This record gives sequence, C-alpha cells and structure tokens, in this order.
Amino acid sequence: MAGVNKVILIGNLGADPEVRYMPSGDAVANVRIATSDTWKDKNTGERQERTEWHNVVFFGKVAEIVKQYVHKGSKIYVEGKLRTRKWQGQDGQDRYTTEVVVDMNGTMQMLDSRSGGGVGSSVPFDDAPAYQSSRGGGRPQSSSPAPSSVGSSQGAADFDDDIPF
Amino acid sequence: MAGVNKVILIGNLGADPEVRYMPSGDAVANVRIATSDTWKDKNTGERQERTEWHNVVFFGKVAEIVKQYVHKGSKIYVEGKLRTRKWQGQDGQDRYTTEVVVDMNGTMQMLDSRSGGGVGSSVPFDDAPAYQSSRGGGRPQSSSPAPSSVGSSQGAADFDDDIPF
Amino acid sequence: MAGVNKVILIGNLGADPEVRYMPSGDAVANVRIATSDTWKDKNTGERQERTEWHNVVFFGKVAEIVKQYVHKGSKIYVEGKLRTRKWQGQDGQDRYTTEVVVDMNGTMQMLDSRSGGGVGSSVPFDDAPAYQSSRGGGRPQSSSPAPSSVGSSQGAADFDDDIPF
Amino acid sequence: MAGVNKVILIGNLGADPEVRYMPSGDAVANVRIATSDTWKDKNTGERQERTEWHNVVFFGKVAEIVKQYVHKGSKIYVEGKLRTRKWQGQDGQDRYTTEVVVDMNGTMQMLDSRSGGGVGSSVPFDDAPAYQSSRGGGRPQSSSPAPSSVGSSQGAADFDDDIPF
DNA sequence: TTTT
DNA sequence: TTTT
Repeated sequence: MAGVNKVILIGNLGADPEVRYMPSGDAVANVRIATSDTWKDKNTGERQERTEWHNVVFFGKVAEIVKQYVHKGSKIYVEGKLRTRKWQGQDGQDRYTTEVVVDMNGTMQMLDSRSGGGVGSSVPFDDAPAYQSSRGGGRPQSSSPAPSSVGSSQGAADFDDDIPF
Repeated sequence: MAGVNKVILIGNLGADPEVRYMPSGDAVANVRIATSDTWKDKNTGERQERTEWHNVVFFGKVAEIVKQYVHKGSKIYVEGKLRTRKWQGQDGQDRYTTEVVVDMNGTMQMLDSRSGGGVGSSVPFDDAPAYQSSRGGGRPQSSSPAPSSVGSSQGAADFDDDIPF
Repeated sequence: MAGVNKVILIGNLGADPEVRYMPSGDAVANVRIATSDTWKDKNTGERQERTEWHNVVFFGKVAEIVKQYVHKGSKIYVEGKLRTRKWQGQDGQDRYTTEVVVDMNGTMQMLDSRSGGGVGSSVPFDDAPAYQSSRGGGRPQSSSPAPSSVGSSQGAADFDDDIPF
Repeated sequence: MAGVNKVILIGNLGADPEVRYMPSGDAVANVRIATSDTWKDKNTGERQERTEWHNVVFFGKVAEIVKQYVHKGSKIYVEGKLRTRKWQGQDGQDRYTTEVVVDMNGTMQMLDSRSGGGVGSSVPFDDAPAYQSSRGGGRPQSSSPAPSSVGSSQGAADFDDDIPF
C-alpha cells in the first residue's frame, strides 16, 4: 500500500536529551522540542503565541550525535515520521503516545550558529557502546568536530556506514 | 520564537469522515488515515509491513470539502501541523491525544483518479450551515464539480474566500 | 555547512520516461512532470490555471522502477533535491538547467489506483544491465508485482540492497 | 488537476537581497541561497562537499521582511514552489530559469540566533512604497522588532493583513 | 557568492 | 520545559 508519513520540525529543546541503550547496543535518544505559532487576534489585534511540544525519538547513529552535540536550548531541524505507541497505564488501561521518530531514514540538523563547535570531546563515544552496532563498524576518532547534519534524507549529508560519524 | 511544525501524509481513510459543527457554524471533520511502511527483514528477508493510523482534523472550508467528497477508502494527500490535546479520562486523569491539524494554512488533495467526479450534489452544502462562516461569505453553487485540492499551501490551489469552492 | 534542499512534487508525466545507462551500468531515468495551480482571479472571478513542468531525474534503483512501471500520464509522488547543471549551448555560451534529482536519498511513489498492477514483465530487467550495479547485487525476479513506493526517505518503503525489489 | 509543488530550503545568502518594486507598489526580493551536501567518498574516504545555489524570489509582504532583516550570510528557512521562467537571450533564443517562489502561500524564517534583533530601524519601511499594496493596508510602525517568521504556511506564524508585520 |  |  505504501503512503507518505513525514514530519518536519524546527524548534528548541526544552531539556537535555535522555539517552538509553538497546540490548543490541544501539542508542536511543529522546528529546522534547518546542515549536511555536504566533498570530494576531482577529478582534483584539493582540499578538498571540501557542507553544507546541513534540516528543522526538532518535535511533542509531543520529542518536549518538544528539547525545554528543545537542542540549537544552539547542535549535534543531528534524525530519522524521509519526508513530503512535500503545502502552499500559498503571490502571491497566491502554494509553497512546505519538512521537516523531528519526531513524536512518530521517534527518537532524543543528541550527545554532556555532553548532557544537569545539564540543567534540577528545574521547568521544567512550561511553557509547551502541557505537559497536551493526550499522557502524568504524573506530571512534578523537577530537572530532561536531557535524551539523546527520541523516540519509535529502538535503542532509549522509554519514558513512564505516566511519563513526 | 517561531519554528516549523509540518506534517505531510499520503494515505487512505479507514472510515467515512465524522463531521460536527462549532457554535460559530464552522465545520470540523475528523478522519483516520492509514499510512504503511514496508521493508524486508534484515535476517529472514521476509517482507514486513507496519500500518500507522493518524488522527487528522480538518477545520473550516476544507472540512466542508472533506465532508462532501472524501470517504472511506479515499486516498488523500494532507499537509498540516501537529497538535497535542489534553483531556480528562473518566478516572479524572490527564490524557493526551496528538492530531494532525489541517486548517486554512494546511492542504488537502484527493488522489483517487476520479476524485469525486460527479459527486457534486445538485444541492451542495444544504446541510452545512458552517458555510455561512465568517471565512466564506459566498453562495452555494449547484452542480459544482469536485475540487481535487484545497488549501493555501504551496502546490495546492487556493479556494477563494468569497466563493463556495 | 550543511543545509536542507528538498523538493516534493505530485503530478503527472507528460511522456514516457527516457532511460539511459551510465558506463557503470547504473540507470538514469528522465521524466517531465506537470503540476498545476488553480485559483480564481481576484477581479474577474474566473478560474485560472497554470501548469508548471518539472524536469525530474532518477538515479539507480529507483530509475529502474520508473522505467518499468511509470509511463505517460502516471501520477506520482516525488521527493528529491534541486540541482542546477551548467552546459554549453551550440553558441558556446553557458546555459543552466535546474532539475529535481531523485537518488538513493529521494523517494518515488506511484499514486494511480492500480499502480502498475500486472505490469510486471515476465522478463524484467533483461535490458537493464544497470541492475548489476554496485548498489544492487541481487538477481532479477520474474513476474514481480509493481512496487508502489521506492526510496529511503520517510514514509516510503525501502528497497533492500540485495533484492531486486 | 492540481498537484503538489513544494520546495523546502535551509541555507545562507550569498549576497544581500536585491529588491525592486512592481508598478502596483508590491515589493519583489531576489536572493541567492546556498545549500551544501557533504558526504564521504566511497573509495578515498575523503569528505566531499557540493554547494548548490538557489534563486529565490519573494513577493509581497515577505519581500519587505527580507529587505529589512535578511542580508548576506543570513541563514534562513524557506518554503516555496518551483517556477520556470522563459526569457529571451540577446541572441533572440529562448532561455529558461528556474526559481523558488515564495509568495503569500510560502514561508520564510530567519534562523540566526539573534534574528535581526535590534535591526529594526526606527523608521521602518520609509523607503518601501510597496507597503501600500492591496494586501497590506496597515501603517508602518516604529521600532518594530524583527519577526523571525513570515508566511501563511504550517509552522510559521501568519502576519495579519491589516498590520504592517 | 554563503556557511562550517 | 525551549526560544524570541
């Protein structure tokens, strides 16, 4: 059947990313991103603003980048897809949470002028076992500069499969 | 602050739209749209498919179009934005529902080859008081052909403010 | 520096694809896609229509799919990027042509209801040496059904690297 | 027939905008935006970069904003549509130029951290007769802060029709 | 011609 | 909870 399921966001992180690791060693990073709409009220003419908060989940390589270079307040561009997860509340009832998933088919870009420049630790990924995942077979590099873009989608540089990032 | 909050979907309706009217007379149409991902399992090589269901809410003029020309099984293109609503469960606890909102800044296109052709009733909108909304001051026309596109966004024809559609 | 360079089109082919092969054996398919804008003239109230023609170039696997299943009149969804090529006119002067490039980072979807159903030739790809490209190591299959989506982008099923499609 | 014709760009201006005015008084702003792709060469493993230059044309209110707040080096988000113009070379032959058009259905966002902050002149628009266009009937304001977003599209605040911006 |  |  196919179809298109695409989300594009530009906004700021409300807090630092929360990173965890899958049994496979792959990283998963969760962030909250705020976008805001502003408009003038038709009647009062006063400026209105509504902030929308989005749950965004990064998988794999892009999750590592998020972990290293993105933090509270960062402005980022995100391209992903919608996914609604079902889970059980404490009362046993079904609950649903909709997230924007950014995996190897998605994209992330840092939009802050000095996007992580100089942020690169001299021992990057030493606490990121996910790096030895099947997708990345490369070796960690030292003093790596912060990439400003990750992903396989249009308009964002791809990261090789055999190089850390 | 601004930001970008955009969703693009192409999928099929799981059921006919549910339409209701605001006190103002504006129509609101809710639909469920399915998109599906297909891929081959890395290990087994078997084809996998995952269907994602999206709650989409149309407001105003585009809601009227959806009501008239879109139905169960219709394939449509939708451009809107994410919005998460908070509501109270019967147990008094907060629940959240994320929807794709398509308002005057969004777009809808019918993608079925014969997109509603001949569907135009000879007495269109006679049950759509919303039409006398502040946004549309025009008079209903008879035998109107089905538009295949509605909205103000790029790539989709705009509907005038003073003509039914 | 990075950046985003993305084009999304839904339109119909003005003619059958023109396919050629690179020295590497990779296929390249060129098509012309028409999109149209309709609007009502502010003064006369008459419906206006403007058709825009786009040059779209497909590379690699997606080019093979286009060759096999897409033809004059087909309605497709395309996600790619802009690229302007410089070339020499017969007069020796520089000319520029802007195209929408759909490569392994782009996407293509067939939107016709019966998207190529039954189109699958019993000897697919027999004239498509490109198939033995570095990206695809698989073997052609017979009687393959038409895929309705190709590409690595969000919302479109990916085609494996080791299976024809 | 309809269709979708959408372009999304994030990039930097190569030079200050060139602004001119239509007989109607409406402003038109032309800019060149660079986006760049980076990837690693499959063989040498060396990082490659390709810069793409886009001609972007802004119409109406957004053209005024561009004129006032965007300049050489600015990083912006743009949502528009493709349009190919035909023109005559000095040799009388037809030439074609493809541009990204951003009109009232498009969007522009400034992405530099301090997006025009303090840029607002105390006498904004005094050289912008276009402002008395039919779309904007408002009066120029003094000391207006720079908006970071303009347009009617999803995810970007709309500017009222009756207020300068 | 921008930017990193 | 971000940002302007």
